[in-house]
Amino acid sequence: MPPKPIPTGRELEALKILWRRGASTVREIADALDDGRESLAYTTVLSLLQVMEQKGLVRHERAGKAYRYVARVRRESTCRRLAGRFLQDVFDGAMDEYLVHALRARDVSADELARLEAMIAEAKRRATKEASDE
Amino acid sequence: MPPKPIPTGRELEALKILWRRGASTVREIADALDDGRESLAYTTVLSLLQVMEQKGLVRHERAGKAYRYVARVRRESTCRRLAGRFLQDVFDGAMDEYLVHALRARDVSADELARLEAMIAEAKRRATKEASDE
DNA sequence: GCGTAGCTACTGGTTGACCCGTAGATTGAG
DNA sequence: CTCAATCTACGGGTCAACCAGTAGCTACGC
Repeated sequence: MPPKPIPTGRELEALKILWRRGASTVREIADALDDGRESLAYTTVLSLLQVMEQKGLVRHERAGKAYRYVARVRRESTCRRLAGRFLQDVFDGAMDEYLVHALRARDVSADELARLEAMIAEAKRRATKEASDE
Repeated sequence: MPPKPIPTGRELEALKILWRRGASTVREIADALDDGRESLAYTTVLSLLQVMEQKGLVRHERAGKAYRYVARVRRESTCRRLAGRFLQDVFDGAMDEYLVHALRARDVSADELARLEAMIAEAKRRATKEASDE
């Protein structure tokens, strides 16, 4: 398995569906993708999944006469990879740079701000704990 | 002018250079790009800039016998667009989702955490202020 | 003025993402 | 067993990003 597969745009959409629904047939995935607006040909979705399988993003098993596809990468690690890469590419790793732009890119609810705050506090606690570990 | 030009990977690299150095000749940009590791042919960089010009990302003026290219989009707004799009595509707009992954994608210094905290506080203040404005 | 060093314009090639149709395989129904 | 519905395999086509070479233009030095 080559190091770490990074999904493309469409591939990520398919993964989101698998993460949400669990193992699904091509037909189910195609339908779910269509809910996100315009329609894709059935064979298009199949091709997508076959490519994804080759990349190690999904695997499949028989289910009646059709295939059932299963995500092979966890949402956690995949999102982390995507976030890390984006952070590096655009902001050279400067997280505060990112946040200031993201905060202005759209409205943020007070609720969400509270969650962000808690997250920072948590990260802070973790950092000091690690420092005292050595 | 079509709505909003989104730079590709290489285009963003070129823009970063222009934002940092200010107006630059093709040669200067090519040299700066090379500092970031491997070398690109001079004509490749020129092609890149010509495409970028067509997209409205840069413009050029004569400078002796060469062209001098100038960024036509601000760093601020460009980064905001990129951040907003990424947030939408990957996390469906959930900023806390992003942050939790980004925080784990790499180590964060205490200093940086402090800056993040300040930023949240600032956003909070702005939010409450706006609410009391109506 | 003129030659040449250095620049630009243009064209082409490669790759990956994305999309889809046709042909052949498989299975569930009768 | 047979057939038709539904699925998969395979191949192809488009487009954008990226890279680069060749030919022709320009302006600086002499």
